[in-house]
Amino acid sequence: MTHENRYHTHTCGELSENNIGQNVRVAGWVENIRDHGGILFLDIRDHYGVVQIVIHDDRMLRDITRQCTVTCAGTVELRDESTVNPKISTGTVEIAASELTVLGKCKHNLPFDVTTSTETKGELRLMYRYLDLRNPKVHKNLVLRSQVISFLRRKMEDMGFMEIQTPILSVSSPEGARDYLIPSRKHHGKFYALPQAPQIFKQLLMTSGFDKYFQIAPCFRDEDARADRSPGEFYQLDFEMAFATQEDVFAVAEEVLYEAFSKFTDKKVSKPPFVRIPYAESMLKYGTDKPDLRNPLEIIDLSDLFVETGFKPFLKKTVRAINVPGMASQSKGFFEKMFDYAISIGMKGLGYVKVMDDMSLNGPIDKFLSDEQRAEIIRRAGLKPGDVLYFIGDDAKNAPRLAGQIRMEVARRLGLINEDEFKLCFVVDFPMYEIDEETGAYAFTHNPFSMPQGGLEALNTKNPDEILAYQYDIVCNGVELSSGAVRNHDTETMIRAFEIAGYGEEEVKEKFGALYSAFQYGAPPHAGMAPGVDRMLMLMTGEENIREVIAFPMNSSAQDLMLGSPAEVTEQQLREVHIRIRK
RNA sequence: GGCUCGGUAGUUCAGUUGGUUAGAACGCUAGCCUGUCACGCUAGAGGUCGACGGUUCGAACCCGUUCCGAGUCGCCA
Repeated sequence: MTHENRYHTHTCGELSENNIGQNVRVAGWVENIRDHGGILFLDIRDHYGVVQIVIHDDRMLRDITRQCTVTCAGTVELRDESTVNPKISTGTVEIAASELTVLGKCKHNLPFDVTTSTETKGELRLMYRYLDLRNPKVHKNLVLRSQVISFLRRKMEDMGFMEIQTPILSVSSPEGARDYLIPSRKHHGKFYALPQAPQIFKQLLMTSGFDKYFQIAPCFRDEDARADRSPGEFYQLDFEMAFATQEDVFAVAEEVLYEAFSKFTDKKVSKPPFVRIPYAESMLKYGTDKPDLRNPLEIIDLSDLFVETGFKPFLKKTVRAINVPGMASQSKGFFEKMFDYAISIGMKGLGYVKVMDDMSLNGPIDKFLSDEQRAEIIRRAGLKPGDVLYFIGDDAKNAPRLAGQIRMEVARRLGLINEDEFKLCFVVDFPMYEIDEETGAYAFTHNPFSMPQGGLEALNTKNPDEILAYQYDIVCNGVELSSGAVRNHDTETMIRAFEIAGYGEEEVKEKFGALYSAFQYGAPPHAGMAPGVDRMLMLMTGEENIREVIAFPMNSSAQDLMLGSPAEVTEQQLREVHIRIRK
């Protein structure tokens, strides 16, 4: 497969015992030099692998430094059994060098050691990302990325989807994340915006009769980064289907994701159909809308038992509890560490009771419980001797979240989470509206284009906070891979849905004109989702930071440290786009 | 924007209650070494302790301000 030329006849990774006796030439980077005096070894690495070069004349080493590029000619020889290196694929052979030439010199003082670059400060790695990417592990992540994207594309095509490119220079949308804006030269004072997602375009494509659309789509959002959220830009496997239901979308997601995770990892993957968990149930049982189902612990609600209580912190609060089976035997230090964690996430304390052999309860909370409460708690939590029940009391907004964090922390500390599997689920039935804390008005919880369950009738008859949407997320091991929805394709329902959120008909026409207009000319019911490609790769590689699966990521302040973006531009450029910078 | 943690040699880190000349490992330079693969051995170079100000006889260490980084909350329909 190697194109033979003056630099190489073989790649470093492909040499094996089949090449013994052949005169070959390889090219690559000098990864390591081991000089024993009289005999020297070089490790040469290219994209495909690494091979050992043996040299007996140290004059050949002139100008050779680590990380310079070389071409090396020599004879492939079998290694003595005692000198085989099982760690590398070419470990049974080596090249006895007859000629060694530097192709690209390398300064002696590298900013960091390439072979251990992943342990270097992120800032420095990003500044010299081209060096960091030489690290085999980092390199491998990008190879996997390429393979996964290729697989996703083929798989979607096999399932009858077609890829269509949608514009990158688009228009600012009033809802959702902050937009990246691009000033227009020809239109004074006007701006393009980079798409947060191809949402509107894909819905218009459905209206145009393209039955199944997909795109490995770049998305741009000017929001702050997280370990699992790339600042600025990221990629989604965006897809949409016409005349389709929620279950049709799920079937596609299940097939693609199950196959992708199975093909590219050795871990156990949830078999379709993935569990469907209603949003309300997820918030109660797992304390989050992105549950990690590898964690066997579940949260229960005990609020009704603390409507009247002598324990002031729980009085009339939302009280959640987690039964941790068999935890009573843990050391005092363990409980203290859990307490410290609780404080670190903003809790005032962390109450618990241990279940004794006679089923009496022992712990700080116990003395505030009546016999009836005790019996009811034992029943609801299914307590057995040796169990520990943690209590989390806070306001209705924070209690579920805090309980969710305690649930994960205690499971991590006890090693209850099986790292060798991918547990996927759909979280369904998201509420359509929530009350905005600042304004007190109803606002869309998620996506204003989702179809409310029950349609127009529900909008007209139900209390807005009781209305659910055909809105769903797909979650893997506690990571939100994607959200999606059955879209609202009916203009009458759309107007009413926006009306509840405080938008007039004219406003909808103005802000979502194309969609509103298109839906007046025969729109198909349609639905879709858009799993995040970067997050998928993060899960597959087991990386804890999304940058590890992106070739040239920005830092957490959305800067490219290597090229120096964002950057100032010339006065001339600014004038052309009619912008003046206020000093 | 809030909170938490961090910034000491090229890199990763240690640095006692504030006390002599700020250390280690890796890397680098020089020398030795014929089978290593994290080679080994000897020697050497390499530091504005993020910056500024303060307290003190004396500050890497204490205090204040500020810059930078990571994580997190807000935010991400």
